[in-house]
Amino acid sequence: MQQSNQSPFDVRNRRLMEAKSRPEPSTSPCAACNIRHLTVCAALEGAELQQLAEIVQNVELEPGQPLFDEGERADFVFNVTAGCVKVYKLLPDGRRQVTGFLFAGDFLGLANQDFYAFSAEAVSQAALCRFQRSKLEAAMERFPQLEKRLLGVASHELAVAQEQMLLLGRKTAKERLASFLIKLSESAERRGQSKNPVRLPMTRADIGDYLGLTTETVSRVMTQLKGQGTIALLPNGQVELRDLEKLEDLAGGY
Amino acid sequence: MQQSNQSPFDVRNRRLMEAKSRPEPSTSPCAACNIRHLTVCAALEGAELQQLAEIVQNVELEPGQPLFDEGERADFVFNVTAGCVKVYKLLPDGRRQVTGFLFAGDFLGLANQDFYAFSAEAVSQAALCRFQRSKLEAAMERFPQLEKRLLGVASHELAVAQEQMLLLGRKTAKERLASFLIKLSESAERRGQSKNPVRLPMTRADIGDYLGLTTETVSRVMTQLKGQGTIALLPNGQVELRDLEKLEDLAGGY
DNA sequence: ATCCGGCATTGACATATGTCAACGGGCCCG
DNA sequence: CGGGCCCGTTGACATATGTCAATGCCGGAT
Repeated sequence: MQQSNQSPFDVRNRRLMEAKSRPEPSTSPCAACNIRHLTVCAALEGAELQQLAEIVQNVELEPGQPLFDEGERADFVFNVTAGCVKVYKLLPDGRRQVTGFLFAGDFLGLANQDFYAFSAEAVSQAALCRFQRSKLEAAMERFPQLEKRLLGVASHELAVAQEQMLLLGRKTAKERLASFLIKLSESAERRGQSKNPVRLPMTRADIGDYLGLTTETVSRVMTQLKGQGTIALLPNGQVELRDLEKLEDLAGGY
Repeated sequence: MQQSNQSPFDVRNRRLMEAKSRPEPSTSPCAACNIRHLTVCAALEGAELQQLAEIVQNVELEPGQPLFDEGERADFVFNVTAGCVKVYKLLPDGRRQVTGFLFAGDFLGLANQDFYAFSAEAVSQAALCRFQRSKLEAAMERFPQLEKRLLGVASHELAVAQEQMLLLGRKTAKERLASFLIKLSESAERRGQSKNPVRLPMTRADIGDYLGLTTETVSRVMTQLKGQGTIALLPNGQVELRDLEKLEDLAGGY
């Protein structure tokens, strides 16, 4: 049901293995980037892209591998180019709140403080572009378009976060699941992936931690939705949205 | 217990009365603004402030008076200069999630879409500086510092929002109240107001809608905290934090 | 001073969701 | 081919919080 390429090392040994990273070949890979239109890099072109390519590094992660932890020095920012990454915060006793799932095109690492305010970890195999914050800030000086675009990204994330607060504070478990499935489906479509049987690369526990529920409740609501014919559970973590109208109704107009 | 200056008109007649607004006198009021250091305007000085002053208008609100509603054209952005404003989202059936309380110095109205993603309404008597979005954007072109500052504001708000998601998704009612009281107290201190008996200008219903609880639960937890000597409820909506350590403990290290 | 209305508090009860525990299935590894 | 592990599902039960309703309090208006 989950992704089958489990990483070969115990994910608890978080710091044993460094994320692979290597400089990009200098033939402006950014210009060739086929998801650039989805990202903040869409703000640039031509020679600017060349300059960007010079400060970017590629990072690849296995499922479960951490990218950084809350409280670390925020020296880098990232762009997800493939796969799925989750960001989350922890309480001292281990309770977890996943604040977002990121996919190809999503920007990661905005922080005005010196330290990350959350942790990030790969859900599936994932690839990211990594920029040294200081260099990106220098690039922003040269290319105001880049800064403008980042402000747009931040504003958008803020709106998304408010939506999620509404979900967490006021929606029932069923409504949360419905909202989640719809948003995931729309997000997949934007990236050119299958919108209707939609794939859930994350575990029930991840979904629960994202929706403020337990894995048991997620599971129960899924079977409930299945029982009433609203969705169907397919192999490989795929979910068919059989009654989209019903789902949208449940989601509460969002 | 609540603020005593109830506005003389029925707040349901939301659109009957326009918010008072008038141009500022041209003697650069921004230069004289005594809370500028708290705001995004701190990014500017001298002649720049003069230019800013030329595009600003003053808005004053009575308690309960709306500033704008979700879905309206987002033609303006604001800076709160006095009082308290709440921003919130509604579900079709009326369930409400307050996504923030804003005080003097707080910026309001970031939106990359053309429409506000939330509603805003005065909690207490409040005053705000209003900027036409188009003019502010023009000003950002001239003063990159302004844009940089806005990006900082947005990043900070994002971190705050993630914190709130953790609260809404994973904290108990008691922990939520504790977190709320501490954050409010710290916020008051930053504005130079009383940090320890801290004043709550908003109703229990507002607090509940902010914390994802009902007013009854807020009330019950308050008396519970009072019963164990952690806080004391004073007249006029003031709350004394008698055992800050205990509160911080409850809040979960945040 | 009195009345009124909104807000806060409290109580009794309902319920959605969490907790604890068992079980099953798929997949990898030996 | 078998064992173990992770993940998902399901069940029985516990409980935090919500719901509904009554009462009380305070401030402002008459």
